[in-house]
Formats: sequence, structure tokens, C-alpha cells
Amino acid sequence: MPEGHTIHRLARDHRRDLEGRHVAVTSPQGRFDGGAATLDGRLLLDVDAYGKHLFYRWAGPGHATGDEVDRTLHVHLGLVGVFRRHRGTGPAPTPGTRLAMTTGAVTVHLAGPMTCELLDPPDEQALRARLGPDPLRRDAAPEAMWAALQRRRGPIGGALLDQSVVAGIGNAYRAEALFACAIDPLLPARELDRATFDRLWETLVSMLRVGVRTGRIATAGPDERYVYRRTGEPCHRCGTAVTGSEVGGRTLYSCPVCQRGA
DNA sequence: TACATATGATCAT
DNA sequence: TGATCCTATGTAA
Repeated sequence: MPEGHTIHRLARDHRRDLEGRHVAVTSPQGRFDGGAATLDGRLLLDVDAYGKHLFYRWAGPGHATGDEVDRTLHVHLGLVGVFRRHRGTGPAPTPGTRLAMTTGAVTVHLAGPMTCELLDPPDEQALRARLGPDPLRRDAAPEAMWAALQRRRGPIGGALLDQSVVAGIGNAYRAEALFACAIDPLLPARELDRATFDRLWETLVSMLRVGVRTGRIATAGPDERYVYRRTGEPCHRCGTAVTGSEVGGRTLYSCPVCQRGA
């Protein structure tokens, strides 16, 4: 279930469970043996979420209290990646477990990530520089998203999935936010007016914050969504059947009446 | 047992 | 645009 809310929630949990501790790191599956060996036993300085990316920053080997970041573990869950949290040392990891981190009190297992790699600080900075503003971050600059939309060719529905435009939005939040703001997904991104953009940004901020708090994407009531994966079902607002179409290479769900072009 | 599916992204053509 | 990778789960055969 990985959109930005999931990632920020994981960062919060892993800060609580792992940050400031010396962590035993292994790769049960074997595909991250080298990285795990490098990090094993090191002090975890901090955990940060940016869009759909997780960054774990580690002190150099042998540093008990240092605050100089030596290496960064970069994790991106992709479509199917998942973290599981266990008390103590946890059960035997599933066969696909790429990464296991444990303090003895808490253990986390990571399976199926798109990315699990070590970065040097400059690589991490380069990666972050490619991302648009993350509505969940205090330092988010909505102006950067506005500017990106002005330069953009193509529909707003595609732009919302581009992580260099805005970071952390996936297929579910794009559909829900566009519906909530009554925006036609096919509207050219550069034709979005400023007032509507401001509402869209605020909608993304509030929807993602609810997601972090609840751990799920439920925008229209408990366990209920406006349009996402509701093809053929009635629109909550007008009763028209929700449609699914291909925008930006993924299925875009929308109400053809509530979100019709002006 | 096999296959379809999933809230993602990249690389090749 | 299409193929591909990653893993777990649910349904069909």
C-alpha cells in the first residue's frame, strides 16, 4: 500500500523503534548481503521520508555516539514492497526478505522493495534534488509544484504521478484528490488556474495527513473512497457511474460529470 | 498449480 | 507504448 502516507508512517515507526540504536542488519534472502554487512552493528542516526523514498542514515563503523553521516540506506517499496514489524527478534523471515534490522527489542523485515541500496551523502542529495515538493514535509514548497505545472505538457492527471512534479502521490491519491477538487484529469496541467491549484495542494496535504494517521487511503469516510477502483459504481456526489481510463500509463478513476471539462 | 492483480518506476524500442 | 522487475495474496483450474 505504498504511497507517501505509508512511507512517512514507516519513517515515524522506525524512528521510534530503531533510531539512536546500534542495529543488527542482515539480508536473509542474500540479495543485499554486501550492504547488510557494511551496516551491521552501526549506530542509526536518523530516518527520513521524502515522497516515496526512505533514507536511513548511519554513523561510520565503530562510532558509538558520532553524528557524522557516513552511509545512507535508501529504500523504495515500489508497487509490492512491504515492511513487517515484530517484537523481539521476530519469527523466521519469509524467503523473500531482502533486509532484516533488529535491536533485539524490535525487528523489521523488508520484502519485495524496488530499491534497497547504500548511498553516499552526495548520491542521496542528488536523488532528493530530483523530487518535487512532498506535501507531508514541513519544508515543502508548493511554488515548486506550481512552476513545474507551468512548464508541463500534457494533462494534470499525468503530472500528479510524476515524482519530480510532486513527491509521494500515487494512483489512488491522484484520483481522490482530482475528484475532491472537481478537476478534469485531462485538463492540460498548465491551464490549471491558481485558485484551483491552491485547493489541490491543500487537498493533497490534508488527504496525506489523514493517511499517515490512519494508515489507509480512506477519503470518503471509513474505508470508503470517492472514485479509486470504483469503476461502474455510482459517484457519491451525483450518482453517475465512475469510469476508468488510461492517463499517464495507469488507470485513472473519475466521475465524468463532477469532473467534466469547463 | 497457475494465473491475475496490486497504491511503482525504469529501460528499451 | 511495452516489457520487465520485485513479492504476497486471492481466485480459478
